[in-house]
Amino acid sequence: MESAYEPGEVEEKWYKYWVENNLFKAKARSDNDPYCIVIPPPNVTGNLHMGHALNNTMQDILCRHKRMKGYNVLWQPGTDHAGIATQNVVEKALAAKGTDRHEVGREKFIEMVWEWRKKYGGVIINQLKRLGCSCDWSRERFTMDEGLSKAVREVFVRLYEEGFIYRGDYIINWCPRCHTALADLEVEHEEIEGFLYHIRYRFENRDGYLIVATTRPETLFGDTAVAVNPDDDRYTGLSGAKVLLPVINKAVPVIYDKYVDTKFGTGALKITPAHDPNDFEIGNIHKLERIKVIDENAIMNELAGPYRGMDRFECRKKLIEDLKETGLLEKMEPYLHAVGHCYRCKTMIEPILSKQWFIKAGPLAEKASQAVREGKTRIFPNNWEKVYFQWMDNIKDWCISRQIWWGHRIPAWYCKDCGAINVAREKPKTCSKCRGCNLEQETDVLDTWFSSALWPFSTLGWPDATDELKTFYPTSALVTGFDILFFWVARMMMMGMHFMGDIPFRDVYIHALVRDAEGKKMSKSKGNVIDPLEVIDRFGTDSFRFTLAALAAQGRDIKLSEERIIGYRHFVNKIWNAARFVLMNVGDEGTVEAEGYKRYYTLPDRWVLTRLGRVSEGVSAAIDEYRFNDAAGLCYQFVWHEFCDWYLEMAKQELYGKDEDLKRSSRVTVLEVLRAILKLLHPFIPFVTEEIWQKLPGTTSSIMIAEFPEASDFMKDEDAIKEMSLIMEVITGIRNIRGEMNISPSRRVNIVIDVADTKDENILKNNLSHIRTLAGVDEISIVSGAPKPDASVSSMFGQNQVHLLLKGLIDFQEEKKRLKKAIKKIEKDIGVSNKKLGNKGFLEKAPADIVEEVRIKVQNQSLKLDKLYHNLQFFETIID
RNA sequence: AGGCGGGUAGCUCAGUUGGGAGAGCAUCGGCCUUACAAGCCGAGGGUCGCAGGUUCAAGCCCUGUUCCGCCUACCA
Repeated sequence: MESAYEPGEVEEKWYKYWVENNLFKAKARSDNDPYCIVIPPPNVTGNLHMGHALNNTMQDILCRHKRMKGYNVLWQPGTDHAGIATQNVVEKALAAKGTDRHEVGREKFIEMVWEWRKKYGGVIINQLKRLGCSCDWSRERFTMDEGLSKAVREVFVRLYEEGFIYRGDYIINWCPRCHTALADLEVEHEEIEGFLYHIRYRFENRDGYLIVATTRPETLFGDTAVAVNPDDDRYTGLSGAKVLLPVINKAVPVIYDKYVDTKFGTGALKITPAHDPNDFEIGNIHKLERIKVIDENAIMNELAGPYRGMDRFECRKKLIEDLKETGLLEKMEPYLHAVGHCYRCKTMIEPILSKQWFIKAGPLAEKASQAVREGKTRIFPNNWEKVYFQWMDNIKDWCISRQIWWGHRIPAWYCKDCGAINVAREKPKTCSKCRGCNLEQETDVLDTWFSSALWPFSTLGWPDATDELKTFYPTSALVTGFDILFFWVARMMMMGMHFMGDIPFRDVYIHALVRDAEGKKMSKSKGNVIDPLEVIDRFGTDSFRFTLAALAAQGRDIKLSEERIIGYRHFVNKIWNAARFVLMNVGDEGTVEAEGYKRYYTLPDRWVLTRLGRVSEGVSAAIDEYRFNDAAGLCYQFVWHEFCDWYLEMAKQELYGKDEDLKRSSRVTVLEVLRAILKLLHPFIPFVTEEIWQKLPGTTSSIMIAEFPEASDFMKDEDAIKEMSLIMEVITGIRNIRGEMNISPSRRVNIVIDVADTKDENILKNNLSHIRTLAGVDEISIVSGAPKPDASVSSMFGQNQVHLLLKGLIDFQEEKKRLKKAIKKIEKDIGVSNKKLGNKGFLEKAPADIVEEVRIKVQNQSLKLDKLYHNLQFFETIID
């Protein structure tokens, strides 16, 4: 083995091995308990970013862990057709060739998108493989697959027949660049510095004018009323009055409506039902005409008079100039307000009147909400449940039609003869109303999220009754980012409850965002993006994955930096070297029992095995509760600071020793522990663990299918924990003194141990050689109650004392300083405790065991203090 | 406007039902001790955002306050 771990080839080799040996494959039927995660399908257009890396690392940890625990695991992979995003990509390619989709035609265009998908759609899948993801690739799905499309049509038809889907004219969010309607969720609000324009609307048949305040003067051509509050003293007696719209001088009525806020602006509100959602509502109440003045390209139409053909912003600018000239602009004040932008292309949204398809979401949300309230689905961390409820309880209807070409075309056919709408799973031959044959399919496609809402059951074969559905639905866990809690999780809950009659997943784990080292969101424009693939190339997948896991504290964003990754690469390398050491020392050893040798358990053996049991338990518990950082931290601490720092160092005694029986036994234990460590770590760092695993004697198959360590696999010896800590304490005590006294590590010292009782004495006597080796000690004598030796420096451990004989080696002044420091600390401690014990309230109200604990502590501390004072006095007399 | 999350060591963060504040990294000192200098041994470092309150006891519970971040919302 090399002295440093090199990830490159190793990763490729083992990934191939796992796939070739079908280790990722799930069984449609099995006696083993099922465990299933559906991947949040990445966009086909996507490239692996940090969010994906974190998200999928977590899923892989869960899946590998459960697989090793014996579950029949299905990690269902696939990609999303990402309507708008994908269409944009192909349109861009067309634009580069000087043409566009309209020139190409719908059919040909869709063909081109499929071709693009075939060519580039696999990119992100391959990137997931580099991350080590153990998805069952034989089951990969795509939202535009025939099967999933069938599910989409089935759902649409049923929702329509049940009255959940309707079509109608409403104000929707229109993206003039993407040329499509968007759902409310797909609009991002951004604070913009604009103006509040105060504009004079002259009265038609009398003098004077009303002043309206608006941020969007260009819509005034579509005004069909001006509303004021009936309680507003300024505007009494205007019933039946009309005002003239500026420039075009069209007369519109003044109406009274309580909706108008008297304190805002001038208290007079222009009403544009075709371009504002609130105005639309008011317009409905007052039966106002809806006049569109901005077209689908955000260009002013013929109703905008002289501004016809201008872009909406250009029109605003020109109009304001003109109003200034004609004296109709009262004033304009700077005004900060939230303006909607398209979440795909960031273009400013135009609220526009349009005929679209909607889902009545209320009743569906109710069931979805209930499922979480009843605890059928649990959301981790559970504060997200509140967010979920808040959304679900205030849900609005969902606009599902999109005016693009790439997507699931709505299965509705309009009869050109009678105008009837025919909604059907397949194209009907005749109109259901008039029997005519002149049918034309709806040109709109469905919102991409419509099909992803079905993902947990459509990927398992629904609407057919498959074994997969029976085995894996409801799925076990969903791992995702909070940014798509509403977009995706909420909608899967709604669809799952409605169509499967059951929750889509038992647990939802919501993870945080990966940010840069300063805590800033990574973005291309800021240039602070860390590319996961670059990280993998430079540091290896394992280091990267372990970093993500170690930093993934629930509810907190991850601040990722190269430094951290390097730190965990050191850890991977540490494991590598520990394994190297073990392999150098165990040879081809099998098991002792098989060869008829006796197994011995030294104190370090008993200790490390007991600790291993506890750690194994802790790791599984942490993974089950999605505390990835705790799980990683436990492994890190145990492997590095217990196994490497203490256990291996102590095991060298047997491994390097001459006693063949002890040596063989020790080899077995060392191997046993190493194997368990590799298994514990495998879900986090799959590649290096497999690489080492395959080098271990006796390995016959992949670590992927080895059994995950459990507490019951190892001895539970509480005495070993206590005994070992005594030994560790004395060694640390000696090292401490050496460090503070600046005694070179190569310089051996002699010590005297003053023991308090025979129990400790026996433990020490049995482990003298460890003290010698690990603390750099030569001669040891054990006494009881003897005076402190000359020229010695002392340290306490438990009730015992160790004296280092340092004649001619130490600086007395230094030692006095050290002692005084120790005394100060212990006196402070005793002070606090005594204050408690002197407090009547504490003695009376605190639990008895707590009080007793403090009493014992004071006793022990006082004893130590005495000894420290004694030692200090000793030095003072020597110096004097 | 409402809601949520967070302020703990220089940095990043743990801190499970209230019972003497921890880790990793960084810093400093000493070591090439035959797995590992991507290493080993040791050390320093905190008024737990601020102010009150409850309690025998508060990083933890309550109230107020301030700063940062995020989400939701139709105030033109």
